[in-house]
Amino acid sequence: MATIHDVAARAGVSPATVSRFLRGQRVRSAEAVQAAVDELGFLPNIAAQSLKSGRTRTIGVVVPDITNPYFAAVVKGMESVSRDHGYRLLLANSDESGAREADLLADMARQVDGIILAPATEHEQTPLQLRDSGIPVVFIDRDLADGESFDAVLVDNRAGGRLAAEHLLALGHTRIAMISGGQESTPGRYRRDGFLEAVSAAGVEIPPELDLIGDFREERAYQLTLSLLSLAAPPTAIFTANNLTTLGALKALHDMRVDVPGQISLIGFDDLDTGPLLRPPLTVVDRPMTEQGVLAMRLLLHRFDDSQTRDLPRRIVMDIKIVERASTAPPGPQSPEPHR
Amino acid sequence: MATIHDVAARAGVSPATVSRFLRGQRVRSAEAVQAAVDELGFLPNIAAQSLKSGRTRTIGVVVPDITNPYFAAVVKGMESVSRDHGYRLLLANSDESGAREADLLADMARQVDGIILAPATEHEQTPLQLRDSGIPVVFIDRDLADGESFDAVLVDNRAGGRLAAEHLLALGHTRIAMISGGQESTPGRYRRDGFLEAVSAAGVEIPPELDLIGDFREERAYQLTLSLLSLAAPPTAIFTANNLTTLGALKALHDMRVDVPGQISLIGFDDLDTGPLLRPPLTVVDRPMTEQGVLAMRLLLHRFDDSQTRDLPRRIVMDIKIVERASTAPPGPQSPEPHR
DNA sequence: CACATCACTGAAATCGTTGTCAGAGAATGA
DNA sequence: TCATTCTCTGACAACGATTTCAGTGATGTG
Repeated sequence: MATIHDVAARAGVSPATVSRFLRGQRVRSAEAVQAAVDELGFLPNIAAQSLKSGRTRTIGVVVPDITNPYFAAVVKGMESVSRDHGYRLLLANSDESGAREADLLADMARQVDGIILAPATEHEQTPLQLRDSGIPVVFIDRDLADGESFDAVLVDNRAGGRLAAEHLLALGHTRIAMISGGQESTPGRYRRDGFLEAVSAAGVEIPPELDLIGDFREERAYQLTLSLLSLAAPPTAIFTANNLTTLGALKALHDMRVDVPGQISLIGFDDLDTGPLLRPPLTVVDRPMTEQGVLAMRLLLHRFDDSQTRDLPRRIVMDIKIVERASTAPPGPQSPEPHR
Repeated sequence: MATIHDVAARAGVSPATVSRFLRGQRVRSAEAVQAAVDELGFLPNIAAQSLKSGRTRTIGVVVPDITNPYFAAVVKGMESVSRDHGYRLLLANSDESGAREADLLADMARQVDGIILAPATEHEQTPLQLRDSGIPVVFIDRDLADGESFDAVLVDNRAGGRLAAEHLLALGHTRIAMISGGQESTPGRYRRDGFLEAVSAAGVEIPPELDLIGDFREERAYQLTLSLLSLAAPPTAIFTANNLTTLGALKALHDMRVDVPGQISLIGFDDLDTGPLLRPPLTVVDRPMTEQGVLAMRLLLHRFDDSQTRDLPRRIVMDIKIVERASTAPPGPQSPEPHR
């Protein structure tokens, strides 16, 4: 509760001198001031500092869901670099809702120096307003439809979708299902686009009943997988658009006692900590996680002090690769029995 | 960038009137003010509000590691409640380091209204100082050695340890290993205490080479499990102290091609999203996660407005239970071959 | 010795908001 | 009609820090 005035009084100097001492300037009464600070346990009032300086040393982070291991890892990466630079993290979940996200951003606008955002949909208006009002915004994982003018750390989702498709095609699958994420987000759309591209390039056709649109969540993927199994002619392979979707699909396959990959192969997008320990060990399209957070935070911090590059957006696209484990195999002789 | 003065000027009233309007008081020029607010896109400067009011409407949350699914779920629960009450979340990871935690708390002290903390060790001083300086602190998951005077949301870790031990004993195991967490934290200590209590109550002895102290992290658990397997007489069952530890142990068992539960049974503490999908599906001691976060946040918010109960600490101890899946079984005839 | 230079200092203004206070009109009652 | 309430108003002073500005005294130079 001690203020800079209390410290000044105790040290017998003016508040201005204490302030100067605290920010490292040379001061005649250094020892006395230091002593007063220690004795009173003085800590500066951040609100007052922010008000005066116009900088909060706080970064706003908005992700769809912190319990998604991908975003947890990303946030961890961000925090490790932000702390080293004296910045704090204000965290919020958008729950994949554009409306909630808009609220969050509006709320953050006046209390953070910059924002890192995984936009819920690719048609958000708020980031544009934010940038217009002078708050740097960096996208992570997801982009706006016309986001090329923003800083961003992304992966080539289209290539990821292609990779998954080519892997399954190479194994000999032709009846392949995909459970996509929401098509209003760039990863949802591009992963599907890449997948469909590669498949049709190979002359394979995906009928509508195998081209399912989910929402990146486990529950919906579970239901959609069930619907796939109830088909007269179920697929011999499934590609799921993210880690949660993969889990939902795998749970449904387990519950229905489908042998993976004997009856159906499964390839997911995004690895899991437990990926190698699952039944079966998962084949996935993998990408850096923590490192994406690190890079996004660096990008943002650059914006703060680097006035040269102020105008050119920096867009980092990270490498993506396939981790082959045991959930994919050539299509087996016995296709799964349809359930009603 | 618009301030309350700009709004006032545009609406032809004084800043005081705008302020009153914004906080819901009746004002003659309501429509004009509202119009000015809309046209200028006015958002209040939080720093100025905090400075004046002394309240930041921000909650500090310090957890050891947000990538631990348990803490991710807890934080999610907290956020859902805090947002409904207009509070924001400042998040930081202590990385299980008491020193780092102290830094974080000192930094937060002047910029949050309250703190929710999973203390890295049970001997922290900082929470006491914080409370003395008037900042409410709620513990989650972990406690201080003498923390009875703090609000807290906990589980009965001792009972959890006992439950695990009794489960293994009932299956007929007598050569049981435990991989504990750090003994400087209450969960680390109590889970082990409960385990040892139950085991010795059954007349079974745990030799030192089976009573291993880890650090709640995956890597260390992996190493300790390997050391267990290299014993002349390896255990027939292992109890691991948290989710990460369980993963480490399971990875080691897989890598060494040990059949679970054929050769060694494994029971963990804390469930995982992927628990049912693992090889084998994990038997675990389970407890509420998101709900603990919800309750902790409610406790903290109570402290803010509920002046009656200001003095009585509220301590919530949540139920804990065993989820039996397939990673535990009676000890088999073939004990694992020792590795060098 | 006079004067310029230097290193440091405190008073005061400021950031944007809220709360206090005295006062201005309008509404009520006698 | 006048007095009394009542509701709403703007001026102004905070909140706690930083920064500018005009010193002040000590040191260096001719």
